[in-house]
Amino acid sequence: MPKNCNFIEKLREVGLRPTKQRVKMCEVLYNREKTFHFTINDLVKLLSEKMNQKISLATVYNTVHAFEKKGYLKEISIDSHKSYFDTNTSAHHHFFDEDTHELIDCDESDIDKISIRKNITGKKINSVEVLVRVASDNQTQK
Amino acid sequence: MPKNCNFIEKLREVGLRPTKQRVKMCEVLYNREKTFHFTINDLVKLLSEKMNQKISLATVYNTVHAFEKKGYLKEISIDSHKSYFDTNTSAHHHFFDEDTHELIDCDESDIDKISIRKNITGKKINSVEVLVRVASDNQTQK
DNA sequence: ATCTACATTATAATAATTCTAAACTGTTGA
DNA sequence: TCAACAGTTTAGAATTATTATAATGTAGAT
Repeated sequence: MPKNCNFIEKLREVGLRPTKQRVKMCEVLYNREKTFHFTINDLVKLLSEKMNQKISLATVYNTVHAFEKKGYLKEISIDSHKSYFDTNTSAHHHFFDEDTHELIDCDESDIDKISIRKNITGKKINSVEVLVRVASDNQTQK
Repeated sequence: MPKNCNFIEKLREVGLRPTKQRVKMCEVLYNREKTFHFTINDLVKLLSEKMNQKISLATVYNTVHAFEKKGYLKEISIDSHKSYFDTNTSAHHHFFDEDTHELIDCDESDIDKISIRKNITGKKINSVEVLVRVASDNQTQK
């Protein structure tokens, strides 16, 4: 989604009612140069601290999930006890920095296309995701 | 870990005190032909239903994490609100059946080795995991 | 302006996991 | 052998992330 675009229109296009809260959330999520990776907690913090918006936690959850269902956001599974979301909804892979718990997009050119030679019979492949876990080079690992 | 081996010895080798509970859990986890994928919930159910062992939930958590730290188990991140564990601790990839929520090992030969061309500077790669999400071919997805 | 379906909200409920503090048990060494 | 201690287990409370509920609010059509 480009910068400073009309979020009201964008929301309408995918069939979501453009409420104040949703528009505000769009601004936080999509008015940025790079794709944004976040947890619900991050987002609530950003909304309240930087934007001075106190949107109910339930609304943040609802809205994030509504965005996800409509393809505005992608959920990434890394940590078993927190959900990460990504404003880059295209198929791509990630680095996960275990020191900072930060998610970083892989450049498309950094990893070859993964070919699955044998699939489970009767099933179709929904997605193929690579997660590269990294950590500081000079400290004892786990 | 081979079948019917002496779990008491095995536990001692990695520096874990071989308590009744730990030995029992080893039997459930490792006395099987194939590698075993499970959630804490699965394991508690197995212990109580099949083995007639009522081990405290806290102990199951503690023990699973102790095993993980010692390299007896590997944690797999798939679902943001449940932890999966794998008795196969070697580097390997997985299919995740979104219909049944079942984890299935990928054969080593089914996926090429993933080469990461550019890593984050100053970080070392801890692991590279591929997750292939599959679902029934003939039903509406999600 | 009014209506209605969808949204938002505060709060309660649930689920997974971790903490706590007391009781228990392998292991070590006298 | 057995006392002593550190590591374990336990039930239950606490915590954290998330979802449900039910009352109130609001966008968009009429």
